[in-house]
Amino acid sequence: MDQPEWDPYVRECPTRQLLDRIGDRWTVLVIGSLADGPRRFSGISRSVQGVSQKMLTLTLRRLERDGLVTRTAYAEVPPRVEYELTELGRSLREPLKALEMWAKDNMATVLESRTHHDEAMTA
Amino acid sequence: MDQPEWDPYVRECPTRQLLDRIGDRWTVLVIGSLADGPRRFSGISRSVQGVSQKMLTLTLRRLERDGLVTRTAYAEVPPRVEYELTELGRSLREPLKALEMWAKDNMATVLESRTHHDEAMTA
DNA sequence: CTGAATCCGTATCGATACTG
DNA sequence: CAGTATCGATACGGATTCAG
Repeated sequence: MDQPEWDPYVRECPTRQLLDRIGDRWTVLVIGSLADGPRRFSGISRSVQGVSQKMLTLTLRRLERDGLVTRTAYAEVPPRVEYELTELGRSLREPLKALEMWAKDNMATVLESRTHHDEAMTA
Repeated sequence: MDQPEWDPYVRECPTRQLLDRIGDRWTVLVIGSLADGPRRFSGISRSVQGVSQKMLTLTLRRLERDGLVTRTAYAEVPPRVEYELTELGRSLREPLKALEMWAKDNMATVLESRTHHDEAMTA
């Protein structure tokens, strides 16, 4: 149980990489897309609008490497590949969902703040 | 109260920008650094190890524009500037803290997963 | 369908030097 | 102390093309 004392406030702490990963443009959305169960590549692609094949592949590979997602390829024609959250991946759902909720709940306020701020600058 | 139906899964939804902002390298740490109360520029700088002046300034400006942080400059010599979370900013503390906790709790597992994955690749 | 590989513009970020 | 300004590397990410 004894874990090293990870501290993202320290320079080269690996947790920073982890925060970075979580924070990239697509990770949050992809994990959200897998939240309700396994999904195929094309399904995720449709769900996360605007993601390119390249970035989706890359994101999934990283998630796989980090043990958050499993990849299962079925030997069929045409190919079918399913991605699924691991237990670890599922444990990330809740904090990420909270973030998504916060973004939704406060988007209007933030937008308003930006407008005011920009007007004050111009004036 | 009726808010538009923000949906980060849709292409040009502003919530994506918000998630991007939250997800950048420094935002999470800076907000964490301000979680316990107001702090000066240099204080934040020391707390968030490795952040450059440029990036700290940029991050604070963005947070200010988004209404998450207030900036108060005192007309003294030498100058003193304090940053403080707004109510909105404070509402972000909890979800971000959860994320930070997750990163700490699972860093070891992720590191292990990476090692296994990379070994499997080499083999 | 599920990718891998390539090209390439751009945004990001760090380092450095300078200012009030 | 608290910034601003500038330069340069490089990582990110989009579009396109090709393949199993």
